[in-house]
Amino acid sequence: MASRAKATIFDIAREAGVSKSTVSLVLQGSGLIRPETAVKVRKAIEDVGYVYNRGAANLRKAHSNVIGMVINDLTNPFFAELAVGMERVFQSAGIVPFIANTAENPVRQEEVLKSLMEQGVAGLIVSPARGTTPGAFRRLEMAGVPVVFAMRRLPESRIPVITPDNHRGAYLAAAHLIGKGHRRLAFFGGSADLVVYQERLGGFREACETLGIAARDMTVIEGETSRRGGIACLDTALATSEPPTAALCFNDAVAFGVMLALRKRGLEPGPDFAVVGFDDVVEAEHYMPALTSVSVDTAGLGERAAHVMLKMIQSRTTRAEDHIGAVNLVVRESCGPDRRARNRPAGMGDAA
Amino acid sequence: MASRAKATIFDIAREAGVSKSTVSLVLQGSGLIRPETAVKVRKAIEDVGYVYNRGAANLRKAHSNVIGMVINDLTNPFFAELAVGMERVFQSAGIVPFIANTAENPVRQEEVLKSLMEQGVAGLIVSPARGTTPGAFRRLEMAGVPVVFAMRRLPESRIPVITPDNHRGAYLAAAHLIGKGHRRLAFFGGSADLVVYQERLGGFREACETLGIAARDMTVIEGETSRRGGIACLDTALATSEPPTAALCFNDAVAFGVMLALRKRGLEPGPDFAVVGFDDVVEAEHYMPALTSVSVDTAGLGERAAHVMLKMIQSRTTRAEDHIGAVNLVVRESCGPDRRARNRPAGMGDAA
DNA sequence: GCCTATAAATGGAACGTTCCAATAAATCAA
DNA sequence: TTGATTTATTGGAACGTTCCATTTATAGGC
Repeated sequence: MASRAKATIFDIAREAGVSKSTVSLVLQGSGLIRPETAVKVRKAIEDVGYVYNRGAANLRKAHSNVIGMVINDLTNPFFAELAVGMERVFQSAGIVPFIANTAENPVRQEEVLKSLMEQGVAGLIVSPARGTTPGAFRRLEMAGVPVVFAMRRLPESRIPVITPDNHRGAYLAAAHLIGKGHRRLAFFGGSADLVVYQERLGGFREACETLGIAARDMTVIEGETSRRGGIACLDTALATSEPPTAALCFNDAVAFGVMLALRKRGLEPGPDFAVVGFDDVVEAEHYMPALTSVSVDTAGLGERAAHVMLKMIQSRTTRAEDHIGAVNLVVRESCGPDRRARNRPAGMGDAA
Repeated sequence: MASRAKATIFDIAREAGVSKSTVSLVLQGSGLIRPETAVKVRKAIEDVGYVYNRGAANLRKAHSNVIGMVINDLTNPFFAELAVGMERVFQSAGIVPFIANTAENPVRQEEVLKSLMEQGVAGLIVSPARGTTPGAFRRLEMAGVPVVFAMRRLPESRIPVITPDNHRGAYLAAAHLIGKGHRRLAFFGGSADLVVYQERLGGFREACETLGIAARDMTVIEGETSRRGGIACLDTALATSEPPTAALCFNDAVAFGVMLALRKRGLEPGPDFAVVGFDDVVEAEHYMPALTSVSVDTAGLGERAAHVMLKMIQSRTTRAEDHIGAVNLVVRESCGPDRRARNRPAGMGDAA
């Protein structure tokens, strides 16, 4: 039954003995056509193996139903989860979103955005790649395509953002560490060109300052946001004269790396060195020891972003309010018992 | 400069003082137009903020450059890696593939495939969802759209497949276990409705038979292909009267679950119970203990699939040869020392 | 100068839909 | 019956490209 050339509504019309307009109406589920006619047409559609041509339709409709999700790193389970959250709401709205990966590469991102625009997307949810230039989204804005940023924001952009409360999350985590009796704290991983980094580091700093940790007792080491980066951070931190006894990591991947590096040195994550992660990916719970981490409800943020996008499309606007998602610290085993209750010698300077 | 209605080649033509045809030629990089004219046109394109309308173009060209990748579970890092491999080759071919997730749901898969067809994809690389019905790809075949299956195959389909050598991988793993002195072996996780499962189990069985393990010493327990499934498998296996001492797991996620469950019971993965995974995801190396696993070169298979797809599109065929990727067993720590030399202390393990 | 050959630019007809305005058919009020 | 009203159906003109067949401009040969 594989016809040579693809079937069009004209073929269906001929087959069913009606006009192309009638077929079009049936396709759109219009209530104007007589039920028997609709049945006849639908049968013809089935018979000729018709495939709807959305491109042709969009030519007239000027309103496509394609939504793009631009993700900066698909291999990071964190972003995969974000994507899944978004998908859930789009699915229930009958929309199939297309995911494109930029692999944290601004040039690739440019290509991806261009391609999606050419495809005539109705809207875009983007987790911008690191090093995105300020002008990267100008074309989108000019074209009036609604855009939402998820998880990351750009310095001076007016595009709505859905992000967790990074500042507060970092604050909570640092406060937890200090409460456990740690006095020399580190912040591991990430780099200053990310706004997220500044927010998290800001929360860390504020906790240290308000809870009486001197600036010289804070170690901040930038690094890759991966296991490898975590390993490197720990190594350089422990090489200093007065090494920290605890670290807040930029994300869970870094934290896993730190724990790995500790083990390699015969140190036990928790009792010997406390580590806290950020994002609370699913593995955090299953790690040995289980990772204490700042939970950000990734999938929930994804859903939120999708809802905002849907609303923007519906009200044909390009503006929307930012949304800062709640966070909370999930305490597990990677910070060990309270430091003061430990009879380990090694003369650590316990201030109080 | 945000014009109300989107600019078309007519607007550019007016702006540049040429005809629409000339603009079209410039857009396609034709060598027929005078360089100065091309420059003039390109400037106009920039000025009016023009966005190419690929839908309209495809209406005439009948050959889109959209390729879809349909993935059954994006949150599984294994499939994410597969996607990344494919992307690498598409990127260097200058095309942006769109990823769609089916979340292992055949109904969703149907929607996704329909949507991609309507979008006029040039080709599709699919890792079919579990429980896909035989007819699910009939429409695609009728429409003559090239399709390649990656990692999974459908029972009686004639669609080309790119997959690792599951049988051999499982054989190698089981042989390794037997070589370590194990005599009661288990196969954990997966379910019989997946062809992959049958292949892997087949390899396992063959190794056992040729290397002298009796059928009654083989325990086969189906289960979810996740950490949770692994936990369940181990629990039911250890509840039998003569429990196995080693297990080949359907994939790494199951293996992680098994190791977790062992730890919960105070057993040490390796010395107390040997476990081998399948797929060799990146985490396998970083686990404690590091997981012995069958490496399948996921990204490489993705690249392969992409190449095959490109070739199919180019030669406008819907047929291609299957490709069975090489596998190899990466021996790490999760099988412990040889079983026969057992009273050695567990050196590399962590503090119990 | 004229004719031919080549180079550069152009108008028009398609591509497969939607949607408006118009028609045809059926129903109803008088 | 007639006209008005409602219900179903239909033709035609868009939508923004590509590509073929032409036209126009430029150059070359004699």
